Amino acid sequence: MRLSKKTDYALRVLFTLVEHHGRGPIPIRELARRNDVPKRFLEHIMLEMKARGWVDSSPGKQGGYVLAKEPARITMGEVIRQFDGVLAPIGCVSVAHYERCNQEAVCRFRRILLDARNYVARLMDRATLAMVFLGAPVQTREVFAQEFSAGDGI
Amino acid sequence: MRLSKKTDYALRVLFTLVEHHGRGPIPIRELARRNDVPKRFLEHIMLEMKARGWVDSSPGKQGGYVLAKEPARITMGEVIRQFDGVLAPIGCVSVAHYERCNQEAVCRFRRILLDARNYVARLMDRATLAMVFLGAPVQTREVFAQEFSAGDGI
DNA sequence: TAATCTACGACTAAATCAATCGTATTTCAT
DNA sequence: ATGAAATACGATTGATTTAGTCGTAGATTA
Ligand code: SF4
Ligand code: SF4
Repeated sequence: MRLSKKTDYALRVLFTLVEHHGRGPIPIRELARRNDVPKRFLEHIMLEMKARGWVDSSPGKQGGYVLAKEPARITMGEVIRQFDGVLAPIGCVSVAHYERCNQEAVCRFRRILLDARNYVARLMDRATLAMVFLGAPVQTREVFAQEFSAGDGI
Repeated sequence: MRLSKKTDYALRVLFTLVEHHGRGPIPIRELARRNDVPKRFLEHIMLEMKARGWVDSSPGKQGGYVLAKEPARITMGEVIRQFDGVLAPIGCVSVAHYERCNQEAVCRFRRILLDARNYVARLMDRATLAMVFLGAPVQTREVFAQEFSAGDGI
């Protein structure tokens, strides 16, 4: 789950938009400056986010981008999957992009990778922009332990 | 923490060597066949593992590779770091390869990535080949919760 | 002494990443 | 009206990484 620059940039900008939520559009120029993102690169990122319905745009003077969904209804998991494609450390433990491996039956360490993927996926899928913005705890590990033993094992 | 093929291949082979520990060398040809790894590619991987002191080799007939350390003294974390370089999802939360980001002071989501890196790093650094081979539980989440609150926070 | 191994550097093809550029189009303040 | 300011979007690129292959040299032993 190595984060690409694109994902990092997208998240930076999203949180800027969350902070400014309800107070009108911000132009790319400003988003790029405040988050230290190359402006021309950011254009593509914003286009992709618009296509996903996370942001909306208005052209012309006074134009720019606004958040199009409630911050509580966008998760970091969605953002990472959008830009990096896959969240799991390897195809054989991915849910969204599962790839069969013919060693699965005899593989000794797949369960460890699955554990990692489960923790990270749960964390990211629970991390809504709203909660993360507020600094709220996203996942208590006790809750995770309980759910885990309830079974999504190997 | 996307696993490269190289790392995956290395782990497959290591567990084969663990299984065969103490019963003489296995030639690359056999390691490659049993684990479905391209043989010529595996040569480089074995060289690197030999340099790290994880395996030892003997040439000639009856030659091949053996494990050079106790399975309890090699962790998956070491293997991943060796071949993928870094375990953390992004430079700003890496311990072994920290990269400063000038947004750190204002970044809203770094703490989430740090949480992910902490869980995965602990998991992998505890996952010795011996324990993983035996199927033993590597990290109870309760223990993790306790340690976490003891503080390696943001 | 020949068969069977490892050792190791050189090379490559393809994919991915991180952008940059040119240009078209829309909007609105004046 | 008009022009400044904004988004829209495809084309292109340069660097890096990935996932290998190939040729050959050298060691070991049945
Ligand atoms: S070897 Fe194990 S971990 Fe690697 S891809 Fe196959 S099943 Fe998954
Ligand atoms: S923006 Fe936040 S998460 Fe991304 S690199 Fe900077 S500090 Fe780390």
